[in-house]
Amino acid sequence: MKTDCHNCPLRKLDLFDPMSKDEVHFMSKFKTGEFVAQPGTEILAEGASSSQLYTALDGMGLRFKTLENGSRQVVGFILPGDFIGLQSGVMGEMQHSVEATTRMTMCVFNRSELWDLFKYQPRRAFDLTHVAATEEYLLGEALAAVGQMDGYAKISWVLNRFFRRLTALGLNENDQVPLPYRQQDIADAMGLSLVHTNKTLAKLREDGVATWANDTLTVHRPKMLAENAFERGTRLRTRPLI
Amino acid sequence: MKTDCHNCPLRKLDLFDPMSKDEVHFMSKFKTGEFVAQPGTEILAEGASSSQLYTALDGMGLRFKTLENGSRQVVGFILPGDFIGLQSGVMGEMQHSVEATTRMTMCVFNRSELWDLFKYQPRRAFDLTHVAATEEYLLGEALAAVGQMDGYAKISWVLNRFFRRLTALGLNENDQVPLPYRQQDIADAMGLSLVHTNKTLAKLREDGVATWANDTLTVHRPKMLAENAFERGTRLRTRPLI
DNA sequence: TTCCTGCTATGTCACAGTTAAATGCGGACC
DNA sequence: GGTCCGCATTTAACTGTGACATAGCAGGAA
Repeated sequence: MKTDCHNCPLRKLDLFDPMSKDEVHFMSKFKTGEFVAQPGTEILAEGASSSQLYTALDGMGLRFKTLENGSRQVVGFILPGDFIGLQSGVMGEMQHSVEATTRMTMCVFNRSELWDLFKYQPRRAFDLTHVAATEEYLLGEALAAVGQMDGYAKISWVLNRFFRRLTALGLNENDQVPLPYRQQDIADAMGLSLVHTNKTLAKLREDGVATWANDTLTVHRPKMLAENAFERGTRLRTRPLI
Repeated sequence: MKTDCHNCPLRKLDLFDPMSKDEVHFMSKFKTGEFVAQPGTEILAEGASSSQLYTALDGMGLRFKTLENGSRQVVGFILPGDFIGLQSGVMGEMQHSVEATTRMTMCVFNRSELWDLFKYQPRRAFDLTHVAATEEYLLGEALAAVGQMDGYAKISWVLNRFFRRLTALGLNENDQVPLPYRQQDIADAMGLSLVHTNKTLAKLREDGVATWANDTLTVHRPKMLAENAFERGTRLRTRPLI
């Protein structure tokens, strides 16, 4: 049951830049298939080279690095529309692992055809560079949060980030968004211990700012959450969809 | 005193991927000038759009973000060969500020000609995406260090990272490399306080692993420093020069 | 129905790291 | 030569966070 690029549900969202007919046509040829990954599936492995690149169509996942001391740093959360495997595509080797958290459906592209994209579709190549720069920006934001905030601000920051991203994906119903991750995932993203993350989430709940339970994040006070996280403005920037 | 691309001193280094005659020729046309920045100069500002992009030819600088609470997160250290302003070039707006730490000489490119590079030089466009992916990788590494290491490992990690990068740039003389940054810069990169950074540097000196004084980093025990930082392998990957 | 596993929740204590303040030193400027 | 500034260093007091232990709950498997 392949999702036709011409009928891609993500393209309808304001979050993603519009695509020309020519670009859509090229992408429908560039796309070689769909891949459905079950929860826990390792989609890409750190240090490995992959012949496939992906766009997440549905479902959620994680990007993480494993340190030599065994600890895990989550370097990103994959949501619909995210591109997966760029590092393998241009550097030849993934610098982080990717794992499905829920059942995920992904559009599949062959790495061997990436060069054709650069040769024949400079606008798409430019968009790919834009996606890479966006990833860099998101990592910079995360580094700033992890490096300069205390636990309460960190948890506020990550929940606020999820809330905004999931809202922009049209997944917000009455200030509730799906959040199927574990507390350990958030802890490993923010550089906190599991216990401290749990206690901080309890504090946010007790303060009436946000509640995370049963794979659902409910934000009672969006402005307060954003302020706790030292977030300027509310607007997420649009970005290209690959 | 313009540096001719055909005689670029950086191109001689093994750290950078070779360039074809056609690529060098294109770059010498793409380059519009040289810019010399004095220490303290703000080269690019967070939130601003710039009409220029740069490659650092000589000298060192910083990339940083400022949080609403006034704290500063250093998100990168600029060394010769680093590309500056990619986010402005593809996203339209810088997500971090760039400041010169020493006197810096930079090759200047016009952002308006970036599109030509994508249209007429797909190999260079591919290299630019590679550079973006490399920045993403470096930020992921930094996030892992800041998020998962204690103070001693963090300082070891950043000094080891400098030692390797500066050695690859041919700046290592008897296990000594120039390091003209302040302790506050390192503290803001690793998410530590200035006092704790100072104490940790003292501990490394006392352990006979590394000494940083008079803008010079001396690594007495490179393997020990790398082990403290949980760094696998010794080899830095080559990358394209823009 | 029972047992096991994974995840969430809570309490207590120790300490790595922060904050505030003071001192020393070297270089630039008058 | 004296003064001022920026940076490095040190000390003391404090606290946010980690480590450890324990308990509860829900869902899946036997």
